[in-house]
Order: sequence, then structure tokens, then C-alpha cells
Amino acid sequence: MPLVKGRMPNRERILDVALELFNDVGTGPVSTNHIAAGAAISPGNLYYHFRNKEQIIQTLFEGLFEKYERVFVLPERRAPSLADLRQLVRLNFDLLWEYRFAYRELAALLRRDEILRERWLEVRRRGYIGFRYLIAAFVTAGVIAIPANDAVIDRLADLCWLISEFWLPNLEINGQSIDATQLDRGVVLMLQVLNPNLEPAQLSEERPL
Amino acid sequence: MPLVKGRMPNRERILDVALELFNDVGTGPVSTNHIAAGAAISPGNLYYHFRNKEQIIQTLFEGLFEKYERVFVLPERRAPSLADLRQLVRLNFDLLWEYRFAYRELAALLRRDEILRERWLEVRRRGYIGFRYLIAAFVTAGVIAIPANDAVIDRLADLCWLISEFWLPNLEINGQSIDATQLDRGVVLMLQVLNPNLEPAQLSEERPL
DNA sequence: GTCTATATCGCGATAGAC
DNA sequence: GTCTATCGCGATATAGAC
Repeated sequence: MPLVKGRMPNRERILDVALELFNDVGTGPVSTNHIAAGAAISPGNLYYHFRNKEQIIQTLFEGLFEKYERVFVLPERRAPSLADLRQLVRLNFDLLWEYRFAYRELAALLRRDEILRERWLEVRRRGYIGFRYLIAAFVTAGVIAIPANDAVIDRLADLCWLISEFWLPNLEINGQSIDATQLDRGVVLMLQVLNPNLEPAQLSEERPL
Repeated sequence: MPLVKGRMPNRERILDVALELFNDVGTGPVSTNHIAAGAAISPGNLYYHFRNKEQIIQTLFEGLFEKYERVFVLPERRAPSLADLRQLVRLNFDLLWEYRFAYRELAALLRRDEILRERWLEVRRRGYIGFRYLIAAFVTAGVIAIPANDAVIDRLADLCWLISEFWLPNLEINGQSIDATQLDRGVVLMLQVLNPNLEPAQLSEERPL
């Protein structure tokens, strides 16, 4: 049964349908035949556009990478604020959700596909450097209220990174709903890490940071 | 090619081989034929012991659950120390490593298999309650140096739980080696969360906690 | 409990016409 | 670019002998 409605080049339809199917049931059970059927084209046609399923997955990841790099833009010519962090994390959660098949199977996919692994490490390295820089900037801007040498900054960056990458998977694994409220709990955790001495009320959404 | 050496009931050999293969290449590419071959029995024989691959996975998870519950034992008749926490986290990491196929595909597996999902939630719920209790005990014991009402304790528990569940996957995803040193970085992150005002040196291994 | 044999199925991939 | 047709393979699962 076709899954796509609008007019679109077949190559993109394939990617579109594949993403939807992967998100729905995972990459394993979805065959190239399923994808072709969903895109309302013949199996042979699919193989004109892609060598195999692996390449479709790689291409989807490239889309993820592209959007991902657009999330990690730091403000120019002014010190970053916690509001920037909150915004960044939220955008990141949106992206994780859009490509949820990817994080659900990430370790397994990277393990199986060397090309994908290399690309992932490359993108992630750049992202982490920017992120680490953001945390360091908080310290110099005085936004963070704990004694911070380089080792501490490393740890804070690791912690926040861990939350931003795994809070959503954590919610899913534990059967909790994925909505704005639940996602914001992740943001609050991050603020707790950065400002552990703040009063709880000050961490909530109502008080702009 | 057979994978198992010693004498063992076939049912357990199957589980043993399956775990090894799953850990090695993931559940997807491993067929019941592969498992049977690894266990040096016929494919038909395998189906005498298990209905299908799904049931093998479920059975492996039951083994994980059993060991998992043995990890979460809190000290009786004395206040828990940070050393207890460290010990608990390390045992947990060991377990995650032994069943690494499970966390690599956890979200996907739980999604596909309702029985597994229910069991997971049940076990995890009990584990979390004990863990939350441990953190709360730290507060009353004065081991934790930040103002702690119930909401803060919730957050600390969530943070530490997140680390204990995802630090190892995080290392793997980012291509870092899985050795004692790297795993202990996870423990240090947890201590950073609980005692953010401590001097960094006090968090290191040398200073017993 | 264990084996052999077999039935059925669907997947991945290609060839060749249009 | 897209289709139809098809081949070869391997996976799941069962039947029936031992």
C-alpha cells in the first residue's frame, strides 16, 4: 500500500517512506520490497536509485547530520545564555525524534557499517567541540555556580551531552510518553547539573534563564 | 562451526551460543540455523527447545533480569556509603557488558516484543525504587553536599540512573574503548552530580569514599 | 531428545524490454 | 527512469524416523 501522497522525485520518496517505516518498525524487518511498495514504485526501480538498504540508511543519516550541524550554532558577538542551551537541547530532541529509528538502533547500526561509523564519529567530534565550548563559555560568563577548572568543565560537558543524547531514548525505553513536558524534564536535569545549588523553583520553565 | 566446548545440556548451549553471536553481530543477522550450528546441533533440535528466536531472546533477558536483581542489594543495618554506590555501578556495568547486545538494540527489541517490554518495565520499576531509595539515604546520611528536597532527590536519582544505563552505550557509540579506566569515568560523573562542590581530586579513585 | 528431510516463503539483486 | 520477470539463496518451521 502506497504511503506517500504528494508529488516528489522518486529518490526522495524512497527516503521519505524508508524513514517512516524505519521509525515505525525498525530497520531489520523492513525490506527493500516494503519500501518500494510504500513509495508505489517497483522493486527494480528502487535498485536504480540505491545500491541496497544499507545505502538508504547511510543517506538518511546524511540528512540527519546536515540538520544536526544546523542545530549547533552558537550566538556570535555575545556571551551564550542558559536560554541558548535550552533552545539547543530542544532542537536536538526534535531531531532525535524525527530520526528516532537511528538512536533506537544506533550502536548496532554503527557496529555493522563502517562507513556510517566513520561519518558519525566525524560529525559527533565537531558537535562535541562546540558543545564543550558552550559549557566553558558559561563558566567565564558566570552563569555556572560551581568551582570550575578544566576537569570539571569536561565533566559537565560530558554530563550534559549524555543527557542530550540519551534522555529521549531513556523516556522511550521506560515506556513514558514523548511530549514537551517529559522532554523538558531532560532540560531541567541539565540545569540541575550546571547549577546544583539553585532553588528548584528557579529551574522551572516559568523563570526565564 | 561449533562454538561451544564443554559438556552442557543443549538448551543451555543454545542460550550460550546465542548470547555470544548476538553480542558479536547483533540479533538481526543471526538466524536459528546459525545458532544451531554454533551449538553443534541440528536446526530441528533447536526448535524442540525454543519456539523461535524471539523466545531465545526473551530467555536471555530473563537471565539478565535475574543477575540484575542480585546487583541491587543495599546494605542492611547501616547507612549506605558512596563506596556502595561505586560498587553497585561497577557491577551494573559488568552486566551491561555481558549482555551488550541487549542495550545495543534495547529500544528496538522492546518495541517489537510486548512480552519483553512488560517484563522490562516490571524489573526496571523495582530497580529504580531501590536506587531512588539509595540516593535519598545519601541525603539523610549527609553524604551529599547540596540542598535536597524531594524534587532534587528525584533529579539526582534520574541523573545517576541515566549514567548507569547509558554511559557504557555512550562509550561504545563514540568509539572509545570499554575498559576499567573508561568505565570509571562514568562513576566519576555520578560523583560529580552528587557532590558538585567537591574538589576534583577528591573524586578520583585514590581517595576512598 | 535428536536427527534428516522438506515445504514454504520472502528477500536481495539483476537482466532486459520499454 | 521505470517496469516485469526471474534466479538463487537462506530463513523459519514442521513432519516423521530413530
